[in-house]
Amino acid sequence: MSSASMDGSSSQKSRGRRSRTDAGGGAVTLRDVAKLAGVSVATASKALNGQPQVRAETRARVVRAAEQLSFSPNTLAQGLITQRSGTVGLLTSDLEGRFSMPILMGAEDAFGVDEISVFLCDARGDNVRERHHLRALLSRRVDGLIVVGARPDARPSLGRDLAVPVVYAYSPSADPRDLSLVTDNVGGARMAIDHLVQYGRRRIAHITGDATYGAAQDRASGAVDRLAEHGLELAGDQPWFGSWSEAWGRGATRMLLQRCPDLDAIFAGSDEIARGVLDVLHQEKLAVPSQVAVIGFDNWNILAANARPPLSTIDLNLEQLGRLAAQRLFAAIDGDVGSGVETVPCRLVTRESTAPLG
Amino acid sequence: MSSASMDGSSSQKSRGRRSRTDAGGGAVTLRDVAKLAGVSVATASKALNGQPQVRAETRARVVRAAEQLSFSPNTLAQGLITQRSGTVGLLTSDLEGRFSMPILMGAEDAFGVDEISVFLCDARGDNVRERHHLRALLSRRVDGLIVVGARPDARPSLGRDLAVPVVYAYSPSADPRDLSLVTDNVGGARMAIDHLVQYGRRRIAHITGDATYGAAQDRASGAVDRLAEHGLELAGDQPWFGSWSEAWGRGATRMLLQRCPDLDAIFAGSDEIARGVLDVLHQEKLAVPSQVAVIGFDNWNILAANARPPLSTIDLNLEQLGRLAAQRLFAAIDGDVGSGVETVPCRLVTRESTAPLG
DNA sequence: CAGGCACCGGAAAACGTTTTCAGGAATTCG
DNA sequence: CGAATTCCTGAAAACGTTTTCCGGTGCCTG
Repeated sequence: MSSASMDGSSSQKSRGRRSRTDAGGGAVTLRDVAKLAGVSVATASKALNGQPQVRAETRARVVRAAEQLSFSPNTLAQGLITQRSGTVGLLTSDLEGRFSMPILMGAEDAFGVDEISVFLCDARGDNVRERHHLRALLSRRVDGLIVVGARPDARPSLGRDLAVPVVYAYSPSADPRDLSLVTDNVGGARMAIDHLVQYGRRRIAHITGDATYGAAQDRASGAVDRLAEHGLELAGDQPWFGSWSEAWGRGATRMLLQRCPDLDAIFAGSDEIARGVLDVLHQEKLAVPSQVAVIGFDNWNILAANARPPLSTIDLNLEQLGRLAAQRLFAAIDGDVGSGVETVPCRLVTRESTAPLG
Repeated sequence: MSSASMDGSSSQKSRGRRSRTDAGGGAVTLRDVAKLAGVSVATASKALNGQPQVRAETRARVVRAAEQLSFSPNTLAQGLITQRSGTVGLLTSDLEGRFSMPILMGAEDAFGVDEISVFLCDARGDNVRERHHLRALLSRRVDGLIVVGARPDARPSLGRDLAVPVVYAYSPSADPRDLSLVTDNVGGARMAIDHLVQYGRRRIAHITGDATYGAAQDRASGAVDRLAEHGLELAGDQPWFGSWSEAWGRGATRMLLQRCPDLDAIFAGSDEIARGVLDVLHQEKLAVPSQVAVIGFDNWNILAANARPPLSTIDLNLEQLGRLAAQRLFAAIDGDVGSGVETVPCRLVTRESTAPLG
């Protein structure tokens, strides 16, 4: 071997040829494998890819050579000719990673590890950064894109002329011709209400976050509607909108206890708010759940599981959403592009902050 | 799932030539640009890459053609010949993304968006999954790797024969010849103590997490040592190890209040623990910070900023750690490989749970 | 024994770039 | 005016694969 080019002496970049038994996925190429196995590159390729037109004995020889050199095929070259990079881009605007991470994990599950790798790009809510990332990803010839928003409201479409399929997760695209996957906030709220009603609660209040969030509206209307179907009304007359914070949870609870001291359950629009609610209930010596039941939303584990008592809540099934996004993306890559908004159901997580009355 | 896929009629692979004004980073290649500009591929390449050997007028023509076709160079092909993929792998085992996300963001900052893209892989603490991801990343010819651990204790090295440089972040590698970047737990603890002492506190207790964590040990010993330098001792005689949970924070605080009712500050080993501490202090009607000051560790925003009162804490500077990791990786890629463990200083975040005594 | 067939392996083109090298035109100099 | 120099452009090789096609065996069949 080594013959090839002894130019190494001069060049400043000492990319010298590796020794024969090069460990690690170094610069060993299919040619090296072929040479060691005593076959041509073409045959080596076919042998390793399980093509039928190669004798078993030959194949074995090639495979042995490959692992002896710990050959690892150059995915870039493969992608160049197959026109598939085997990568997808996950474009998020979610600072905390609260939503992206579970979705990423779901997606990783759905794509096999050795099939697809994921580029993660955080646009940080900045539009120009998003365009930059988009350019970069397209330039890398990703096979598809998953766009994860920071909040469950519609976001501008990336556009319809994009050369690769796109799936929007969590934040739907404003363009209904795109395919979007979102959590079922209405359904989740109904679950929460059903749970409380089933436990004998009748005077249920709802404290939730910023009214400009679609999620807040959906959860509130889901709650109101479902209560109505049970022949009930919201304690405190209306949903209390505010902000997604513990502080608001505390403030709203104090106010609420003034207005209707006889309530027996509070449905909080998020786990953060629920923490604030719990805090004030303790302060006011109201026992949870025996006097007042509390249920949250999101199943943000660090908040919900560590609450006192541990918080019943509605899980968003984000990981499943990620898996689904990946599956839909796969389908789209294979030519089966969908459109519209698809909804992923929530899941009730029962802990100790809710219990049957009496 | 509408129309679209009904192309099945004819060829299954409809890779036809695009129309001239193809928008989106489609299949438009440098050849197309060259043709439109009336030059050769070679010249087009040089023109776009700012090579000096091309006339200004020609360059302009090429550039115009390129943007007219919205040409976007195929990074795979580029990587194939330059031997640089322009990608790095971020290999994490950190489920929640509590540590990975800030580090990822720091790394993204340090790499320019259009220079380097990041593959994010979550091994979920599973060793074989990690090997798989590693294989895949090497196969994709990443230019480097950042390995992010889930806890700040040494982890097994990926090995020294890896063909690409590796930087370990948060969890150091067990092999001292690797380069690792970690947070300064000892220094952070000293900061916390200094802060409390400066505010006139003298009877300071320390409640912290799992004793098997290096972080717990480091923070504890940092606290003890620094107190000693101030001529003080830990209230409650020793650091109280337990678990990284609110529940332990609550339990330990109750116990501590029994043993030394006169303490005037609690240094918690994490923000979670601090939340538990605050909870019990309220319950016992001890005013924070006037009677007892509380300081946490981690600056986990959702916990610290929303506490009542907002929690002073020690920030881990994870984003900076990520930036630094990226810089070190760059250096290593350029041949300047380092080794050993480098420490990133913490930062004191003052909120309302600490204040001068009296 | 000639022709057909199944089987196996190799040569070569292709993917989309970058880079080296050579050559033509225009300019300058002696 | 011829030669040397500078400037620009293009042809071709290279990167590491996959895939198509073709040719050479050896074997069976007529």
